[in-house]
Amino acid sequence: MMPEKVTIADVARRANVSRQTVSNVLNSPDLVREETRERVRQAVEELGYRVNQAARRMRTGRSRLLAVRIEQTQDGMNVFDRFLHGLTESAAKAGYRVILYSADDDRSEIATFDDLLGAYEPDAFVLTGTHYGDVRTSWLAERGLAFVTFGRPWGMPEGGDHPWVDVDGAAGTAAATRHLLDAGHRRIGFIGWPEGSGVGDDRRSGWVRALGEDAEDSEAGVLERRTDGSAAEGEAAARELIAAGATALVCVSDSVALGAMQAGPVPVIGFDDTPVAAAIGLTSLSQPLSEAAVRCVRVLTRLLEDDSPDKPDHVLLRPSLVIRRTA
Amino acid sequence: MMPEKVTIADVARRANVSRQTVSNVLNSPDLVREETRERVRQAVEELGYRVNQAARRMRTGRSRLLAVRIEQTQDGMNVFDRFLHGLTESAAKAGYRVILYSADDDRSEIATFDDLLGAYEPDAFVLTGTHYGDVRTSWLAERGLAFVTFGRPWGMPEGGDHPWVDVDGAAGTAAATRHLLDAGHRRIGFIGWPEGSGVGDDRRSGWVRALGEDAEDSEAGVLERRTDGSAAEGEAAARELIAAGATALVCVSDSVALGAMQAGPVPVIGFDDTPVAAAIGLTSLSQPLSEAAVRCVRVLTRLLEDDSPDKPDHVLLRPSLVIRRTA
DNA sequence: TCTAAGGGTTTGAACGTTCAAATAGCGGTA
DNA sequence: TACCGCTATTTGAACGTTCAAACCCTTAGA
Repeated sequence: MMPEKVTIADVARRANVSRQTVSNVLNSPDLVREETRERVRQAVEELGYRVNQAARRMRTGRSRLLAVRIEQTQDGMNVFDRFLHGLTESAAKAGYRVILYSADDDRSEIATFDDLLGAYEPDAFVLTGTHYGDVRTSWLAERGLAFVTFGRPWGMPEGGDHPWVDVDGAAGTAAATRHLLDAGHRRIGFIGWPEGSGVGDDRRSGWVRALGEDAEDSEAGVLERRTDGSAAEGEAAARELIAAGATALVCVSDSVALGAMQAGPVPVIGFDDTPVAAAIGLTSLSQPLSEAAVRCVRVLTRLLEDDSPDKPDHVLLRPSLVIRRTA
Repeated sequence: MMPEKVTIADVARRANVSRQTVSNVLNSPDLVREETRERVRQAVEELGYRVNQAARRMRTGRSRLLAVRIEQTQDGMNVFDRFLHGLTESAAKAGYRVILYSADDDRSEIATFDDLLGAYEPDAFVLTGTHYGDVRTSWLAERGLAFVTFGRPWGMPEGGDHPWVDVDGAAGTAAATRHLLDAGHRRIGFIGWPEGSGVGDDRRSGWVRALGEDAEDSEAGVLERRTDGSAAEGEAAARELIAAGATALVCVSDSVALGAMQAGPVPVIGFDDTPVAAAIGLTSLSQPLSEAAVRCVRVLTRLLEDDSPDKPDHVLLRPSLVIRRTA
């Protein structure tokens, strides 16, 4: 049986009304008399009618598509695919679909924005991996396009204010550090990323803050190493810190933490709760990714469907500590 | 600066030709005289024209979208996200975009097919995770819809023949087994999945085959355990096999292999080369996922653009052994 | 000279939807 | 009776593209 195309005209004929009335039942039900509405609904049901998004888009300029960049996985220890899964699901619930694109850097991503807008007119973009001097957000904002970032706008000047959803990295590392303090540790090291990474600096700040709470140890600054994020550098950094007297380590990522674990039997806490952490029993901070995805969609629907708010939405979620073997 | 909409009519005006000629330059360049073609191309360039896919789709019924289901990640030790990344890239090269959906089981996936076809009319579907009695493929085939599966049609009856791309699991485990034989092992165990999983049985068969090549050991069948795929059962199975005299283990997945590693210091080889394997130094079989993605797209473009072949394409790729610490 | 053929280009219509404006029906008021 | 105002519904047009058919021009053959 070939898939028969059911159009709004077919439904109209069946329900003995005009095309427009059917359209109204679907889009502005309150314009239609109760009885008619029911009749139309039944016809829709019986014929299995589904709105043709291409035709709708032609008329309204709305595609019901959200464009998302699929991230390059280097070591696979990232968090993006779980976020994407959540996004697909919550978008679907709100009547949107996710369309993917890939790009190597900001510039080529912007070129892709242009491409996509010409060809598919996504209603909004979801950006991940925000960073200092992010030109993507300004490009979109200048053109008045709808978007939300999963990640704060790090170091944005005045006016660079846009909707975002993020996870409070500092709260996470602070919780991790307190967990170690509670276990009696007093010399807790931190292995981070190079300065200038918004996410990395944020995570570091939680460790600093938590140590500050504890009066006994204020020489914190020295028990710290920066790495490129690889397990190899993580291990080297961990050895140095242990030699310097650290009895426990908080790490900026699971990848680094994995390296640190090789340095010796000190408690280690990672960040992101990747599958690797689960597999090797690494205590880690878990980002509420489904929740983040839900919030991203909510921010966007508010932007697209309700009258746009005068202040952009900002959502900051807290990660949770998943305690395993290593701490 | 607001994004100006450039239509085919704008280009036509600029190049002093009709709409249709512009359309021909884009779609059937050989119909247009060299000189005119060049003039049109320049106008396209200058105005930054991009075809409006919604309008095109209205007329032709072609959306240039490929629909893919985003897989539920249980333990995150899967292979799908890398495949998806490759698919997004090679689809883009061929002028297609990937649209995502999610579904909990075959039935709800079929309902989603219907939904998507009504609303977005994807030109084709890419299915993953084929299995015995897969009703999705027959649903699509009955309706004459274009699709390719990443995974063979396990145990399909006559007529159930469709295009597919897959990785030769048996060749992989055979290579792994030979690698262990070459290292001098004679009692090589296999930890698998329950019987009836197409993929699992295939991977097992490679181990059987490779052992058969070696005349010395034909009591192979006993050095074998089936598990639910968890690391916990993997560890238990490994202990039993080691107790039974196995000196090396081939595993159906990295997850199981991870468990097996905990059972003792015998060589272990996993399957899929997940980030976890890389992180813990597990020797594993790597699927050529980008290549698989490229081939999926190629199969589909042939199906959609060239006159459809009378025989469906079948592509079987070989995994490669990534040797690390554990074997 | 007339007709045929064919390459290159243009014209009108159509895809399925929704916007904007028009129309019908009906009760109430002047 | 005539008119107004309101609600419920219908009609025509338009979104941007491509298909199908028509048209124009040149060249070739009868």
